[in-house]
Amino acid sequence: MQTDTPAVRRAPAAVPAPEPCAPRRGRPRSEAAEQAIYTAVEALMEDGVGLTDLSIERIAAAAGVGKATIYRRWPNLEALLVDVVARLEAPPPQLCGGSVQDELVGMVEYMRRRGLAKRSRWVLKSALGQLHDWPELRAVYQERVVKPRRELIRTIVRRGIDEGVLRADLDIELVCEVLIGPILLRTILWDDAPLDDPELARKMVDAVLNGVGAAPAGGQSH
Amino acid sequence: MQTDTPAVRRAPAAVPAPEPCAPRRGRPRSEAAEQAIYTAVEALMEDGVGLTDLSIERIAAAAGVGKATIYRRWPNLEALLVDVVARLEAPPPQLCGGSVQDELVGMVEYMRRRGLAKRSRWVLKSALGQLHDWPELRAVYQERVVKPRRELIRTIVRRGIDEGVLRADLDIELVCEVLIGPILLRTILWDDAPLDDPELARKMVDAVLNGVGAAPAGGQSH
DNA sequence: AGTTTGCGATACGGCCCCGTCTCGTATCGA
DNA sequence: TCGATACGAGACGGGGCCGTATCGCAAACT
Repeated sequence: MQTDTPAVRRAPAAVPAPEPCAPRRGRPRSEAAEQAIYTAVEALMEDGVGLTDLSIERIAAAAGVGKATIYRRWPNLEALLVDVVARLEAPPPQLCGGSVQDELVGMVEYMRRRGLAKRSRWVLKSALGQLHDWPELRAVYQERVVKPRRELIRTIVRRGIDEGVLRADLDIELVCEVLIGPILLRTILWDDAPLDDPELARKMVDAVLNGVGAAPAGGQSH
Repeated sequence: MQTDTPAVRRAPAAVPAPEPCAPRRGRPRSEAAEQAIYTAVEALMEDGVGLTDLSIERIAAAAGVGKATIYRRWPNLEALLVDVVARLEAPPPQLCGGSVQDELVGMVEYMRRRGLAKRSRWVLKSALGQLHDWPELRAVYQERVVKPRRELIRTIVRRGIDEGVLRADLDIELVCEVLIGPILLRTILWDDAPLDDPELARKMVDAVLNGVGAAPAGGQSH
């Protein structure tokens, strides 16, 4: 009721929220319940339940929580799912130091590991599917996940071009796509593609840097 | 018409289907009704109705058709939508002759055009997007559309390796992903990436074949 | 002719879900 | 201690859709 900015609000992280206007008089909300709800949604998805098949009642049952406990926090299913997706994508892809090639391998390796985490893999795929006509979800996802990641890799690529490690005659966007496309393909689009080879990132970056074309003479292409 | 092999059957194209076993004795099925159903679904989607929000009753109403007329042709909503989506998909990539490199460019160019069409045709875009969180639908789509396409590119790549045009030391799957990943990224995952450059396919294949790394460097990798 | 099947329409029982509300209980601030 | 608010559980009316089964009529075949 009242205050408690209902739902689609704050990022789940940070924000200790001093609540200046609302001392909240009665029993405080259970952090455990909130956690159980998030966990239940993730568990359901992990079990192969599609976003479409989720419902408030089903989530409440899975979480061992009353429906009212959910409605107290979110106005409807969509708002809840927005928060769920946002939460999943929180971890920062940060990596630093080393050669450009190492940074690229690190980036791809990060994507691989995330893909291996079945939970986030499944949700990622689902969320991406819904992005096309679920504006709110799409906005959150693009803003919190896609944009930073694209910016990060663009930074690495720019450095690579500056240092002469990467070809300067190609469009920078194209280079980014060529580098990141294969691993995204494997983690998001193709369910059955294996991700367990720990050398995968290195191999991919190698293939893309050196090219998949056979060297006309001995060692290298151009 | 023909037998009512109920639904998930034939590809919508071709197949005059002589129907050897069933002369169909009574009134034949109305081709017009079938067309009205397809048209109604597309119209609904064009109006922004999500795949998820479609229902037999809604489609029947929009098509001006009885529910039974739909159930006579498809066993359930899912089967109907599978046919709708399959109908929307562009004709098979189909390309032949020429060098391996040309074939690869042709393949990527096909994907590019398809991406352009997808954007202009709201329906296809929306359908494909939402497909990804409807497991059953997704499976059929994979089987009918994605798998043949993957097989096609695998064939080209195998030929490239045989002819010595492509590196033989890489996993064939990896080569496929590196080749097709970038264009898929642009067409499916990044809605805002430009697709209008007619040279895009050539550039992409060039980048992947020759590598994005600046020439020699220390012979890293293996 | 008579038979058989398809047609649009609509009624039916059943299921699942929504969002609200009410229980009895638990846990906070004052 | 008391009032306020939270909790799990679930009842409740309402709604949408499913898939089947009828209507009465239309259009083909034998």
